[in-house]
Amino acid sequence: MQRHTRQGTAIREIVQQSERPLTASEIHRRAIGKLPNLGLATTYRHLRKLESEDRLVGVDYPGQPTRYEWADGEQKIHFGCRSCEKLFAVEEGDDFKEPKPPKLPHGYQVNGGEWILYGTCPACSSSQSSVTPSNS
Amino acid sequence: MQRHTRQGTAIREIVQQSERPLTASEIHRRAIGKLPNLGLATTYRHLRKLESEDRLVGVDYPGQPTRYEWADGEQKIHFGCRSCEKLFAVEEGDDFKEPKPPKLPHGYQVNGGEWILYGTCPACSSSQSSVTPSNS
DNA sequence: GTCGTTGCAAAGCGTTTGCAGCCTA
DNA sequence: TAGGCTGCAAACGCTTTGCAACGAC
Repeated sequence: MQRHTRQGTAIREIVQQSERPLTASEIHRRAIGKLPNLGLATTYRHLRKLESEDRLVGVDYPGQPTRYEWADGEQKIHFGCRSCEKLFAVEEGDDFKEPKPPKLPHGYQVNGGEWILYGTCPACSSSQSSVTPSNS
Repeated sequence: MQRHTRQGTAIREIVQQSERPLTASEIHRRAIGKLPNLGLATTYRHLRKLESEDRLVGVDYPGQPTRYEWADGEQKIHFGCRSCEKLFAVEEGDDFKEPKPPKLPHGYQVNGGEWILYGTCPACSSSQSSVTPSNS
């Protein structure tokens, strides 16, 4: 059975309302604003559950902790900024077309994929010098 | 100054000669065949140095340790098998075309990217039932 | 002989798990 | 009231770092 708790609601809302994918500890830090005693383990437990229900997807930026974003059914391309280290989700329609999966050698059955691009985000490329990595 | 050591040579050769991307501990295990006292930390130090020199690239399969492969200048697409958990590098020309980077919203400067596909590899899809994950 | 490199052990970091108490349904 | 959920602390796996000994040049 599935129970409703304030903790689960808070974590879900934070991910749903976030403007970009967040790490578990970023989510935890934001949730603590509402629920000061919330444990980090509880945050992980909810993220794992939501992910297993396909309501959430984890995005891996190499060398950094997993970021989580709400799964709204739309495939996204992710962009990692090498200056401020933030990860952005770029939605289709903004200004690009999604690639089609390539045809692989015989025997490989594809049922998913992820594309991550690296570079400099608008904020960091406008301010020439690199921005000190910060999370929020 | 850069010194020539047996450890560095062994690690470099193992990655160069591998048929697929390997984790640090797989590389270490293979290297121990030649140099029984080789430390895992030394393996990591060499991998990091080779990566910083762009002679090696790290590939991240979500939820698993980083795999390393030799950077032969050719862009590759990676394929992660969800059954045996191995990671394969598929080279262009085998049977697919590489996608072009999409046009992103104004301000995003792209200088790299990675594409990982998930599914079932030939070995696992021929043997219907899933294969117990094993490393070598 | 110099100083980059090594092996070992310990520390660091993100994530998971064990457990007793709590609280939702 | 039953049993899923919580917070805490300990454990875990991968990776990095401190340090004294080693060995390439």
